[in-house]
Amino acid sequence: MKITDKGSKKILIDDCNISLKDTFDCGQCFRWTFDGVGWVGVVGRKAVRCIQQENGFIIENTTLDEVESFWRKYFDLDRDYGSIALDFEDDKYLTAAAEFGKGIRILRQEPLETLISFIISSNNNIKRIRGIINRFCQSYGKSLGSPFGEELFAFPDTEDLEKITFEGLAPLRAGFRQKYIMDAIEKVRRGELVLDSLNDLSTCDVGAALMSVKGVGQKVSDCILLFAYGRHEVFPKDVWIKRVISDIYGDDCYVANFGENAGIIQQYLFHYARNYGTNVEKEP
DNA sequence: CTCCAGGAACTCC
DNA sequence: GGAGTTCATGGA
Repeated sequence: MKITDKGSKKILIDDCNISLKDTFDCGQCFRWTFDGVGWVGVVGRKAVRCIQQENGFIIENTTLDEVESFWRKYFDLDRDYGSIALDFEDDKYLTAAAEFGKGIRILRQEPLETLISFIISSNNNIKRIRGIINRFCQSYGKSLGSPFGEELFAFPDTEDLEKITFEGLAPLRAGFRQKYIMDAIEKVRRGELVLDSLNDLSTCDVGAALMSVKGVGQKVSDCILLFAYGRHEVFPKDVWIKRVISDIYGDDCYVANFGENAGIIQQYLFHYARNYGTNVEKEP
């Protein structure tokens, strides 16, 4: 991997096998959108556009220092994804899923945004999840101007949470999740849940802290552990993965116990099942 | 019209 | 500990 300053606030990440489309479109995040040129996204208060290159990508509206101090970790640039899922050639479905999703990187996302986003994901579809999150950001997040055309908003931070009421969440049209969002906000506000203090805890203890929030059960907790706390060993089981397990693996559900990279494997399977279904045989 | 979506809370037993 | 029901909203 090679990082080069191309000037005009454009940084090139080269010698890096990543597919921006698969990474941003595989269901792990909800705020990156393709504008015809690149993928526009906001993380924290940073609004950038990522443009796919042949063997890497360019990040626009950032600096070399910011790439080193932030984006390197966000995009998990120091992990070798090429060596994952290579030892399962007798598993045709997983081999196909891993080939299809080989450009995916598990993003290290903001804990608060991931918590609220996956509360919203409960019994919901991705298109509608994105809509609810966007309305949340436009209603309560700080404006970041319009560096790429459309006005962009940060995800609400702890300061923004102060002015939110239960009634004020109604325009999000989040349905029964509205009370769960409010419970998360209140716990964070009161200091009952300090999301940035959980990093040194065991995966089990972080999960327990997350599940103290109403609307956060095992699956939502696993997604937050995987996508915000870097716990790549957890294997979230949503309706798609349950379909993969019942249709492909049956009782032989060894995929859920892959060890340190189970979560990455899970994302390959999820992305593949959503695009191709589970109507494929497992054996070669 | 019914069925479904990156589920969880609740109520039974 | 499991099995079944309910929960808002919007698209297919």
